[in-house]
Amino acid sequence: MTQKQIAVLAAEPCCASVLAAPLDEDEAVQLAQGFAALADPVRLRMLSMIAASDEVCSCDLLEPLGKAQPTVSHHTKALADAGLIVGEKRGRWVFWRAVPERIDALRRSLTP
Amino acid sequence: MTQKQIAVLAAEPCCASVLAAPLDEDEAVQLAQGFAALADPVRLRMLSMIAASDEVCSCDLLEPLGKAQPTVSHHTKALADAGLIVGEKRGRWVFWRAVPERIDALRRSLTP
DNA sequence: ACGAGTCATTGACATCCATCGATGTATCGG
DNA sequence: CCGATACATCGATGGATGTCAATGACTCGT
Repeated sequence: MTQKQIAVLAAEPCCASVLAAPLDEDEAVQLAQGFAALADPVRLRMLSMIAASDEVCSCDLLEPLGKAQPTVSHHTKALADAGLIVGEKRGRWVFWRAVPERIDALRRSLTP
Repeated sequence: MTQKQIAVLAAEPCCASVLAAPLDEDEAVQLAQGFAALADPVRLRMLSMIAASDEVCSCDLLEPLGKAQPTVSHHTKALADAGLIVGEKRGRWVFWRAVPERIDALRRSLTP
């Protein structure tokens, strides 16, 4: 996990809620970055595939998504920067795993 | 509620889930549009203020957000197009209310 | 050491988007 | 009516973003 990702997680420890109290500026920026990562159909399908399996290799995302390799790499980076997935390089491959805690933090922010 | 908003709701009746099954293209596009509406700090703070009260007038959003009137109008339209808020015009004012069902649909799409 | 496979980065391009001034539309009070 | 208020729309502008070809970096068989 990159320093950037750790910073994001640390800045949003647990419980910023959109629906409960008036959100302050910083909380809004943090949450908006998280939702921005979900605001693309390609990334949503990516996250969907990764979360459905334990581990998914980047090479297994190309064909189902129908996108070029740099595009897939760009989107995995976006999801990783948002802390929603983490990648582990083993040999030639990078295996991606979902980060349920981070996904759950966004989900809880929409909880009444 | 506009025809466009009704169409969105109808196209996503209840249970598209990001984490359960591999998302198909159409579901991904619908969900991405919803999350895109949340992917802006100004709109998140807007939704936060509107959800915290029963009704909020557009004029009461200008000063707390520190944005010009056309900008606020632009964002309320974005949230309304996404079905997250609905507006009712009474006299000179437009009163906005949150749409919990629509917000909840997005929240549930992130539920394991 | 060489070639093939996997992924990241760069650069370029088109598109989308947030923002705001100017203007238009509607409503109310006087 | 007329001026003021609330909101929407238009047009312009600067910045962010999705996409991919080309290239680079790294790993593994042979």
